[in-house]
Amino acid sequence: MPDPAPASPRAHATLANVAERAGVSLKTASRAVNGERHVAEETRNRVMRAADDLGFQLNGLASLLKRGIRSDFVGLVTGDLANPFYSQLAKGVERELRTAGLTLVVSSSDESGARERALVDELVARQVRALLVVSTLESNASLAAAQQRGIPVVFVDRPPTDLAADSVVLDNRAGAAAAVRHLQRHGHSRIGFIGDFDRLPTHRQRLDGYLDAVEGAGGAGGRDGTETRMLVRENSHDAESARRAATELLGLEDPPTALFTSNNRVTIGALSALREAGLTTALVGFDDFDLADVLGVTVVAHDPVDMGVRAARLALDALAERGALHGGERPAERSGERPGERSAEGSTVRGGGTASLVLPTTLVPRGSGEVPPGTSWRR
Amino acid sequence: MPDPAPASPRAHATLANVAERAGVSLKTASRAVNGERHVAEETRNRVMRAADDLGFQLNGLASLLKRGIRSDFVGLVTGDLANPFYSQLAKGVERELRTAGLTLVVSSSDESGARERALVDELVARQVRALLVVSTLESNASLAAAQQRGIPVVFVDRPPTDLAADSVVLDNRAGAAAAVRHLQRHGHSRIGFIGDFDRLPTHRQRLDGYLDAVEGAGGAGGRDGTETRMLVRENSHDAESARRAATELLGLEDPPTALFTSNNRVTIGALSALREAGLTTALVGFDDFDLADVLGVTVVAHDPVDMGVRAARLALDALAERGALHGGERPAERSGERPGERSAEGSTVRGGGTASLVLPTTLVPRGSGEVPPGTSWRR
DNA sequence: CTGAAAGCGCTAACAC
DNA sequence: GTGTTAGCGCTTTCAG
Repeated sequence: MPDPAPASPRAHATLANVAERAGVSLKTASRAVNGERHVAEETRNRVMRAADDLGFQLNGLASLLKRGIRSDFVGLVTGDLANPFYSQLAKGVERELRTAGLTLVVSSSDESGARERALVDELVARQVRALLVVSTLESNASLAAAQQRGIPVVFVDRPPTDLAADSVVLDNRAGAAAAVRHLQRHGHSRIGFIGDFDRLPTHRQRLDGYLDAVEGAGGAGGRDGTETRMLVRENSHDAESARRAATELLGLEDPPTALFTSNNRVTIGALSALREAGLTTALVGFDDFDLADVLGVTVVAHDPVDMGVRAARLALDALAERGALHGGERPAERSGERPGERSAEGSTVRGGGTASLVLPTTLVPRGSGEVPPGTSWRR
Repeated sequence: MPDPAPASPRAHATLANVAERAGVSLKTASRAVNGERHVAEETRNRVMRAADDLGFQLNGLASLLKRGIRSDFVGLVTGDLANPFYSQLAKGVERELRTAGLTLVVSSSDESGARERALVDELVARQVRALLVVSTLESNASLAAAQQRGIPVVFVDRPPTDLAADSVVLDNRAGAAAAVRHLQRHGHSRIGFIGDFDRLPTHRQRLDGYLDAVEGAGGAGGRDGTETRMLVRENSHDAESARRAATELLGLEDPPTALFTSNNRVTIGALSALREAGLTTALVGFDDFDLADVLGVTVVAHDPVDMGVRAARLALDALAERGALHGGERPAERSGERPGERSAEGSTVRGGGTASLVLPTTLVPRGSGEVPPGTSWRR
């Protein structure tokens, strides 16, 4: 350490400081630090040393600002990261975004509309390039505003209500109906339904699928039938409340011989109730989950990671369309999936400039859904 | 463009544009848009309308730059978001960060050292304020660099190797030993161990705990005993390879009468193997998991969400210490947990300016760990 | 290969 | 209440 003072520990060093210390111009320092060419090896070393001495760190904000880039972040708002469905979704989104050099920012709304609104506003203020949302809102004012500000918005898992925006959702109705028909095929006619918040579109669609199947079988007096109503329980958002709902159903005078549980947490709650009651009532659940195979639980499966990938791709497409993708962001390849096309799985419908992807589900028989009434499926 | 034209759809409108359109100065427009006081109601409305017309969106980057703030993001690098342990961790981190007005950026290293390094570098370039890492690296050069750049680094779940940094880890050794002793107390002396990658410190510590207990019981020739070695399987990072390892152990001439599985995925794999083999070998797993209660699986439990909260708090503390926390970022309250203190759970050791939190685990008996050799724990 | 000047979009001081 | 003047830290012309 000859002349140059040890280093200023506090104050954030700027490129100007580095340049001065290295005895070069600002621009040269910039070139060196950014690894550009046309810098003499020796000069570069001198600059780098100065940078290290000062604990210099390039201010990416200033850099982006100057280059006219707003940010490289994409926001994802989900209900609760601890729910495997959401975390798998996040994984898929992250993976796909990264191929385009973008970075994922996550936040949980805890299924609160107010929180969701706040998060969206905050993300917009933070300059996210696109927004992926598992929306819990009936009205999407904040999102509409974001859209108007030129930020692509993609609805995941739940469709937009009063907004024209890209979306990726499951074929909930068909999946649920398939599950119920499967049970019917195995001799069940009194099938209980346990579902999430009744305001959620996914829930409503799954309930509709359930009703489709029940009605189709001429069962229980149709959609308004009191008998059917008796077997339907809604608003179980966590395993615990689902457990209670299941216990209630199983305790009826004339209990259902089978259960259709409308999502992963509900399924877990119902399994817990069955165990407590010492019952082995037939069961099919929506969403696959860890240990479903070990337990032998039949489910309506789908791939949340893939869903995330597709949602992210939609956002990237939208960004590409408005020419908002910079370097390293695969521009060509992107044009593969175009309006009106039909991908290997699911169908894309593009209308008014927005794409709606509907992903199919698969029924995976594992035992719990293939037993006739009064039979045990546990090993 | 004479009078207010419809609105320029493309070009990103700047505050200057808005000001011009509203016929006010730049500063006034700024004040209006930012909701500051001292702006006439009428003026404000005029500005807001102009902003809406132009689809104006405040450039947060420029705003931050001007205010001398580098960003409001904190990075979290984990192995795989789809692993419930990591996603619960992320949930805790996000929750705590939000109390300080900071936003979480997540990224998955897929347990690859190279990827981790790249992610860290990228996050640093993106100006994150702090970095939380579940590091898969033996050497932490990138992280050291980040630290030197003034970015607080917190190691989560796995301690730093050659770096002085804050950390939050579990008491793996004690937890594992407790699990094994629990099995011993119920009559088991041949206890199998199935673990993750042998390079992971968590794995090594859990193995050490296992060996502590086995040795303590004078069992199997100690740490180097061939008999013990026979019952130890390492490098099962996913459920599938754990299933294979378990199958192998159970197929030994003289199979173990109990299994200690060293993390959630391993436990799931082992359960799968047990089911396939039609066995009900006693078992205790490290990490709690959904359905463990339904299945009656005894586990060494801990709270990943809490771990995330604590890790985030450590980062916030570090930020506060260097006076790097702005408005809305609870400065006072923060000073509660100080060096050398002992919190309700776990102990904090502060040395050389870094804090090391070691969180305790709890053994939760649910049946699978409380049966003597040769007995079934399944209902 | 290197440098001087200009300015990205915004906000903080101070005027008025 | 409102406007004017600087300048955050960096990169980009365009000269040397």
